[in-house]
Formats: sequence, structure tokens, C-alpha cells
Amino acid sequence: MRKQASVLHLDLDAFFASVEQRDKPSLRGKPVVVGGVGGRGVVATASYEARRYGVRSAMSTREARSRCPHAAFLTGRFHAYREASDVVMRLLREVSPLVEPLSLDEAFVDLERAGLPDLEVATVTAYAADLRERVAVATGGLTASIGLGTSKFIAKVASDLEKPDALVVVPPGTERDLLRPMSVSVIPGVGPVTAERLRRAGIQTVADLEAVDLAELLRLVGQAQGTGLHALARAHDDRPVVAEREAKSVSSEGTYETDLTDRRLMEGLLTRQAGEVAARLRKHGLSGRTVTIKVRLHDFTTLNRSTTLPEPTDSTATVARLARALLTDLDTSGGVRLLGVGVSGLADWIQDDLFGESSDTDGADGAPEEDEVLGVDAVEAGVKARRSVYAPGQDVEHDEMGRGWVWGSGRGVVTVRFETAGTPPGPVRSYALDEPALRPWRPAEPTENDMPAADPPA
DNA sequence: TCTGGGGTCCTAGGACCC
DNA sequence: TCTGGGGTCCTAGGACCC
Repeated sequence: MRKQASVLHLDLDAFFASVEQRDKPSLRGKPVVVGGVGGRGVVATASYEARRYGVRSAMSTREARSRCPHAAFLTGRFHAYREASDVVMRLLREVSPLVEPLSLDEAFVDLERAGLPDLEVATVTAYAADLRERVAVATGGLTASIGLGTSKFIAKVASDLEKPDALVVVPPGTERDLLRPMSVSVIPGVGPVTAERLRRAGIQTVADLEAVDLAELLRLVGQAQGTGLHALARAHDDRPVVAEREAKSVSSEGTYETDLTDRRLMEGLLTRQAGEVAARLRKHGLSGRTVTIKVRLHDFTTLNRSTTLPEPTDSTATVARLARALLTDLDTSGGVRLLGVGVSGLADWIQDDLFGESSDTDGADGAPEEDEVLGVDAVEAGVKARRSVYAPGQDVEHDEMGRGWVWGSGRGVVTVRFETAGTPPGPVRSYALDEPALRPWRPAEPTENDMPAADPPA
């Protein structure tokens, strides 16, 4: 925790709805709700006029409509939000080299790096007031709420205190008095489940929380969250403002208007999502080792299945194939409301060769050198391999079974899923790693011709 | 016909390694 | 032929945030 209120938190007020009102004068002064407009949509942002009717973020659009039927219900125009956000973030970076965006509409700014003459309350307050005006001018009238404090936690609490269109400074030394009467829910990381758990233990305010010793807190909420709560309840927060944070995963998912039951359709949707994810990976020069699918069933239970490659990929064909394969073991007979594909374990480089795409390590005839691809020689030589030398998704060929691809592998065993023409997924067989009838083969360059053009049913 | 889509982080168990 | 303890990696689930 700092001695001066040099952490600034800026939050654009009702951001999506405000952009809409800025761009469409007819919406100004009226309730505006931005979010999913379909039967399963939820509210992303409600204008303050709509909030007066009880419309809130994350509420189902259905409920929002019943609370405020005369509101304008809009799907998002994300490029417009991104543009407005870029304008604001650029402005903040002119002001301080240390800006940490949290989302399109929120950022921390470290004023210790802003070149101010000092960091006294009067100085930072004047500075923030000026910044708020500059944001409004630069964005064509969007308002922001700003909080200033001695830590991220306090700055964020401050920006929330009097919004919209407000500036609040928490003077150094007054933090704990400010927090004590507040609900534990002000603490980042305390959501509905944790709040209820604490409430049942008789803990409702920050003051209550402060009175609980560390051991008891650890017992209640676990190691990581317990130590965090113990510190934050005392306004102890040394988290630095960090400018660049690298992405850890990339994903695409969709909720469908009616539950899906057709497996072929599900496979097609997963394939398309895999294509979107792989394209985004390539666009950012990333690749990842772990492919995960997410399946939400009709009753909202959510399943994740993942598999990890020995080397990272950004290939549509590989991500799509693994995604479809992960679906095969799941019982979806009751209907599926959401499907998603994600890639994690990201690296900012791509292994050149693994699946035979663009490689200069091939033999002269262009065929893979089997011991490189498969590693059978290494296994036979008794060289230890931590993980199987077969990679999930890798193409293989068997003398009797024909062509297939590696589904999984374990101790000395590789499982292959054969793709019988016309009726995928075909049979699954297990082989010893040194099975001579099983060999790798090189697929044609991956294509995306299995990407379906069809939209999900309306 | 309640309950989005993009993420992050944590926990817990099992396999494996030394 | 009973049996350990730490560390890493992987998978699955869940809480949380905007």
C-alpha cells in the first residue's frame, strides 16, 4: 500500500449504452439496453434511464423487457465500442506510461509514473478532474467515473462510490474507516457464493471480516482466497499496475436458441468455432497446446473436456478434429444449449513440423522420416519419453484398418480412431507403441472445407 | 420457456518422476 | 514387496470479473 493516492481507476459509465446514445441522438435520455436480444440473451449494459426500472447487467433480456418494455433493446456494435475504448486508452497512455486496461471500459493508471510535481491529494485530484474532461472531449461526450487511492482496491472502490460522472479521492490513512461498514461484496473475488459462505459464518461487513483471524478464514474459503481476504479486509494491497498482460487462452462459444440434439450439427458448429479460434491465434502470432471444448447441457450443467498436444498448434484442422473428438465421449442426448472451443497453454511461437505442415526437415521425397515423427526407434532403444511419442490428432495408417488418427495414448499403448468412409467416427483400436502395422502418414495440406456454412437453427 | 461471451484464477486428484 | 514425500503436469470443475 502506498503512502499517497497515486493509483487511479477509470470506469466509463454505462459504456455500451452510452456509445449508442452518443451515436443515436434519438436514444438520449431514454432507457437503452445493450445485450443479447434473442430468447436466451442477457443484458450487457443498461443505460441509467433503464436502471431506474431495475434493469441490470447479466439479467436475462426477457426479464429486462418485462421490467422496461419501452426501452430500446440493441445488440452490441462492438467495433464502435472498441474504437471508443481505443481513444480513451490512448489518452491514458499519453498521461502515464503505466496503464493497465481491465476491459474495454476500465483501466488503472499509475500516477507515480505520470510526471506530476507531487502526489498530494490536491494535485492528483486536479489532475484527475482534468483527465475526466479530456476523456469527454476526446470521445464526443462519454462520461467516466474516476477513483483515486493508495492501491488498486481502494481506487476501484472509490470510482464506484458516486458514479456516474464522478471523481472520488480516498485520502491516505482513511481507507479502513471507509471499508469497515461496507459489505464484504466490495472485495474483488467475493461473489455470491463466497458472500453466502461468509454470511453463514456471521460475516457480512468488512469490519466483521477484519475480526476473523487468518486460520479461520483459511478454513472457510481456502488458502488463496483466505490470504487475499485477510489482507484486503485491512486495505493491504500491494498489487502493482501492470501494463502488458499476455493472453493465456483464446476461445469461442455460442448459446443456441433451441437445444441441439443432432451430433452432426454439433460437430459442424465445433468445427466452425475451432476455425475462429485458430484464426485468432494466427492473427496474433500465437499457438497453443491444450484444446478444450465446453458443453452446456439443457439443465445448465457444464462439462469441459480437454486434451494436450506435445507441441503447440494454430492449425484449424488440428483444433477442429480434436474438438470433435472430445465431443464423442459425452452424452448429449438430453440436448445442448451451449458449445465452445478454446485453446490454452499458449506460446508465441509455432513448432514447425509436428503435423507435417510446411516443413524443411522431411526426407527428400517429401515423406516424413518416421523416427522423427513417431519416435518408435527411440522407444525401442529404451529412451524414456515422458509423454507418448504419439500426438493426439496425428494421422496414422494401419495395414488392415486403413487410415485413422491418434485419439490418445498411455503407457506403451496408443489408441487410434479410424475414420471409416461415410460413417465417422469409426472404430477405436488400441495398439502397442511398436506395432509395425501402424505407421504415420502425411495428410494433404489441412483444408477448411469441412467448415459448415449453415447457421444454428433460429 | 430463467441464466451471454470473453476471459482469469484456484482446487483437487491422479500420474509420474526422483 | 512395506512404502515416502516433494514437485510437475494434466484434467475437470467451479467461482469470479467485466
